[in-house]
Amino acid sequence: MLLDKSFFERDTLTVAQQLIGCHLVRRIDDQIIRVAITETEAYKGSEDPASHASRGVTERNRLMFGDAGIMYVYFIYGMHCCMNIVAHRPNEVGAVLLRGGEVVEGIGLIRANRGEGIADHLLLNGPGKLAKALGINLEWNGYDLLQETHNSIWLEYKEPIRPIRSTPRIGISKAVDLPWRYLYE
DNA sequence: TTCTCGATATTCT
DNA sequence: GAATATCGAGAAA
Repeated sequence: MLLDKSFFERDTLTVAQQLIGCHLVRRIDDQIIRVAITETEAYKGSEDPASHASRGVTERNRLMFGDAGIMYVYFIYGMHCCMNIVAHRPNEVGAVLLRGGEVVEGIGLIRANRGEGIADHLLLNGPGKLAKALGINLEWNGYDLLQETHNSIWLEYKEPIRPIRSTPRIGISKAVDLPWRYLYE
């Protein structure tokens, strides 16, 4: 089942949790990469000090203030892209960072994007790695995941296959006590 | 296994 | 000019 707008127009924390287990599918020409999402983080509201949105609208973060279901991709540490999905209640602010996944289909294409000789469990265990494995770069910023023609990337709902837990978020220095990271036990 | 550290560019102060 | 929603290599253990 494809995820629709009502899925993303909910509380950012709820969406982050519900995305665990869902399949992220990428089509390149006639080849398919299918990844099960295993780790997410919520960046909710303009008052979350760890969020890009905490200092108001800027050229980079403006999508977080806009429609839910849009991809928000940003460049970080001079070399990596991170892939988010805008998700929040109407007229609110927030996005979910996709931090990790496991391969369901398309291992060959993933290795081609990530480099040969990488152990399976290291292919998708980080936001920069996930984006690179799927061939996601800054050109994807603003892509509408809800559009009718799901030609190149889309999301399908799946039940989680294991219990989910929450922990503090990774790589931040502010609001480190908020347990807004979700992943499998 | 856990750690430290350098690379690198965009964004914001 | 400083910080950053990271990664991988290499050392220590």
